[in-house]
Amino acid sequence: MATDRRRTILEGAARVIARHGVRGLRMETLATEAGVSTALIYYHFKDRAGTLRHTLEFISDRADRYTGDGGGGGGSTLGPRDARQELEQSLLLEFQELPEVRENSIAWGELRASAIFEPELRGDLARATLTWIHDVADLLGRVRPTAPAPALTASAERLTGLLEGLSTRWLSGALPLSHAHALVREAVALEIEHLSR
Amino acid sequence: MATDRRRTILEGAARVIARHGVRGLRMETLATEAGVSTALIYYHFKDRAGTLRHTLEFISDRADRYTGDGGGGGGSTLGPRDARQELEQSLLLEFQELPEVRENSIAWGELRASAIFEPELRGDLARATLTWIHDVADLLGRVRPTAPAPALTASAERLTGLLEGLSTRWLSGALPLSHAHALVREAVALEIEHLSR
DNA sequence: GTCTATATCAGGATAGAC
DNA sequence: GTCTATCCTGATATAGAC
Repeated sequence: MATDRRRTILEGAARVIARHGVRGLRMETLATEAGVSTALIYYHFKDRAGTLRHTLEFISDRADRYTGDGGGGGGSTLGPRDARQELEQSLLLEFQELPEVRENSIAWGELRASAIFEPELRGDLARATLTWIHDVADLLGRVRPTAPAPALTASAERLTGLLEGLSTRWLSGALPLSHAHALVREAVALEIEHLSR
Repeated sequence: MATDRRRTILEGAARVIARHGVRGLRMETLATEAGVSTALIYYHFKDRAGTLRHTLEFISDRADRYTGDGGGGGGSTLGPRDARQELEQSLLLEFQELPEVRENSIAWGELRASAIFEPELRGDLARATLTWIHDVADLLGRVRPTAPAPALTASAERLTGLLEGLSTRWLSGALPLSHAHALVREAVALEIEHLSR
C-alpha cells in the first residue's frame, strides 16, 4: 500500500524536526528524508505551514499511544496503589533515551515554542495539552478518590507543566535523565500527599 | 556617545526576537528596528550567527538584573516571613504583561530551545540556570533554615523547572496570567511545607 | 564607523509530464 | 499520486564611498 506516503512523510518530518527543530525544517531535507519529491509534500499538505500542522497532529496522536494506558486492561478499575504506579510510569515515560521518545519530546517542545509566534498552531496544541492534563488528573483521581476535581486539575497542571520544563532542560543537555526521574517522582509524591489533605 | 550602537543593536535584537523568535530574526528587520543599516550589523557582529550569539549573551546578562534581589537592602538578614514573600515575588515576576518581561521570557525560551540543536549555546545557558536555581534555593533556605541543602536544591529545581514549563504555556496563549500565578503560589506552598518535614 | 547600493544564494513554491 | 525541472522571492552578505 504505497498510498501511505502521507504517513511516511510525517514520520520523516518528526525525525527531521528532532534533528534540526521546527526552525530547521527545510522542505527539501524533508523530501530527501522521506524519499519523495518536494512537490509531493506540497501536493499532500499544501504548504510548509500545513505540513507543520499535520506533523503536530501526527506527533500528538502518536504520543497518546504510549502516554495512554500502557496496553494492559481497562483503566477505570485500577486500585489506588496501581493507579499511582501507572501515573508515575506515564510521567516518567517522557524521559527515555529512545529515539521515538526523544523525537516526540523535541517535536512537542518545538511546536509549543513555535506557537508563540504562529497563532494558527495554538488550536491543536491547546487541545492536546488539555487532553494530557485531563488524563493525569484522572489518574490522580484514582489515587485519591476523595479529592475534589478542581484540586486534581491544578495538580495535573503543575505536574505536566513541570514535565515540559524539565524536558527542555533534559534535551538541551542541562539535566541528566536519572536526575529528572528523581525530581518527577518527588513531585508526584508531593502532589499526592497534598491531595490527601 | 553614539559609539554604543552595539548596544542599541542588541536591544533591538531582543525586541525583534520577542516578536518573531530566533528563527524569525531577519537582519534587515533588525536594522530597521535599531535604526541602522544592515552593513553596520555585519561590521560589528560578523554574521547572523554572531549577532545571535551576542544577543543571547546580552539577554541572559540582562535577566540577572531583575531576577536577583529586587533592589532593596541586602538579602541575608531577611526573616522567614519576608523571605517567603520575596521568593514568591521573584518567581511571579516571570509572569507579567510588561514588554521587558515578556521579551526576556520569550528570548530565554528561544535560547533554551535553540540550545537543543546548537551545543555552543549550552555553556551560557547552563551557567545562568545554575545561578537561578542557586538563588531560589537560597531564598528557600531562608524560609526553612533547618532544611538540608540537597533538599533545598531539589525544591529549587522543581520550582524553576515548573516556571519554565508554565512560562511557555503562558506565552503560547494556553495559560492565563492569573491562573499561572495561582499555580505557582500553590507550588511554592507545597515545596515549603515539604521542606519543613 | 556608518551608509547606499548590489551581488549572491537558499529555500519555498509551482507547472506540467507521466 | 508522483516526479523533474524551474521559477522567484526574500534574506544574507559584501563592495566601496563617505
